[in-house]
Amino acid sequence: MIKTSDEKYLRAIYQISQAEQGQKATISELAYYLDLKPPTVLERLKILQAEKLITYKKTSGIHLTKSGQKEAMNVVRKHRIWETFLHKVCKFSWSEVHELAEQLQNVNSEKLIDRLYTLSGEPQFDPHGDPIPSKTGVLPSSQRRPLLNSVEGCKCVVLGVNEDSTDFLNYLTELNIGLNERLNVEKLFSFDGSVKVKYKNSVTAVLSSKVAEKIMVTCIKANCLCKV
Amino acid sequence: MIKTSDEKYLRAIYQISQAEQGQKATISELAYYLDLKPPTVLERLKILQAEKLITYKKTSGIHLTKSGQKEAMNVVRKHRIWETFLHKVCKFSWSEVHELAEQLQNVNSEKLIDRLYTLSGEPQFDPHGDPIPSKTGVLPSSQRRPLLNSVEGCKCVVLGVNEDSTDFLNYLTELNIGLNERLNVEKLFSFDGSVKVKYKNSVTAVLSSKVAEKIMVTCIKANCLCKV
DNA sequence: TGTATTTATTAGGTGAACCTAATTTTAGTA
DNA sequence: TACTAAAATTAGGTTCACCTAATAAATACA
Ligand SMILES: [Mn+2]
Ligand SMILES: [Mn+2]
Ligand SMILES: [Mn+2]
Ligand SMILES: [Mn+2]
Repeated sequence: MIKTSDEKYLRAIYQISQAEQGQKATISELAYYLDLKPPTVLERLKILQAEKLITYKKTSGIHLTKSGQKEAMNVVRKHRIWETFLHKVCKFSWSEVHELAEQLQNVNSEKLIDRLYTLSGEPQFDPHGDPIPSKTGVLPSSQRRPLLNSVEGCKCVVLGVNEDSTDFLNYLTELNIGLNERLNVEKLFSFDGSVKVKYKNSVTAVLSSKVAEKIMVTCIKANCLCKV
Repeated sequence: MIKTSDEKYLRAIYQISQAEQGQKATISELAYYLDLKPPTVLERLKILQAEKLITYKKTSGIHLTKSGQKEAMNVVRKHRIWETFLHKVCKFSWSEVHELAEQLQNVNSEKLIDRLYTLSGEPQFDPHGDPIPSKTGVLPSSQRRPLLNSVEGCKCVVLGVNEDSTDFLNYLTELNIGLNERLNVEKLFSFDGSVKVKYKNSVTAVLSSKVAEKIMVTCIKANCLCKV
């Protein structure tokens, strides 16, 4: 039986592996992500390994096994469905849902998750644009890239964000940028990578590269020259 | 700051004190209720006492302080609102909601509770007929007594149950007895206290005293002779 | 290639929440 | 009242999830 706190680790490992496509997840990253110290994490990894949920070698890093992957997708599913429910049904803002979902995601009832999903209208993406896995762990796919990779003149639409911290999301909300917002990339400042965008017809904002990196978009025009 | 597990204790103490009006709550009862051993409970009571949430002396038993009472009512509120939400909005049966609510009640967000309550239609009573405290800890009152105290010929209506175990509730569901069911008390068997009732026009059932004791009703006719 | 820095690992705790077994206190009853 | 049964308490664990400090290994880079 998977414990609540196994789930925290598995989701964290999944998120980290996702974030840095292909590269290996390390103990210190995991410790940082979970707000724990490396020895604590190492200790726990040994247990997860004994439970055959992950493999770990200092050389190759941390990897989810088949069953670890399955469990991870399940927690991700729960987390994203809670976020969706909180946003769509309970009318919480997209910056409030993550923290609450962290508390709620470890409740154990598949039936409950199913009902919440139905009540939310069964969307494919959560309030941050992240894909909601199916029960079998399959993710709906969507073509997306960081706003940072745009070329000048590109017209794109916001599909999601790569971070769900309250601060970051509140910042975007302040700027009036949300999911499905159309952005015109007016100028790229190569010296610091910041990006000037225009949206809602007349509003403009200069976004730092740190921010532009975390806003995921897709080009509207075909044959756009942006890097994918 | 009140911890999750403080809340478990406070709710348990509240429930026990309620159940046995006036009588003192003891360590062994609490241990039994929480499925713990007496030394564990004693140890914890000392902490709760240091936090000024309860008073405890072996002579006078366990009592909630003012602030303990306040916290207890708050957990009770959370628990009952979750039960109500699960039943009314998520369509869980009254026998399923208690266990789930136990997991959910320790999520910390007053705002969430408020929204759930709104979504549920702000009823005064939960799916077991238990009163939902207001934010200030005030309980809506209702006149009720155990079915067991009926006199023969009494017509009464079910307002609630005194136990929320799955088994008990499933048993009632099996008999087709739910909240607001009208019961005609046809016969009392004094040798074992069981009660024969007729309802839904033609259905009859003989309920053991143990069951009749836990079904809370109110008489329909004025001047009924039933004990209150 | 050698040294400095970062990362991982080991060793040895702590505190919380539980437990059992033994003892003492209290309460119920012959 | 004296004895017995039940309840409370004390003493002394165990396990779990965390920690710090010290050491070893890996990596970066001059
Ligand atoms: Mn999230
Ligand atoms: Mn999300
Ligand atoms: Mn309940
Ligand atoms: Mn209830």
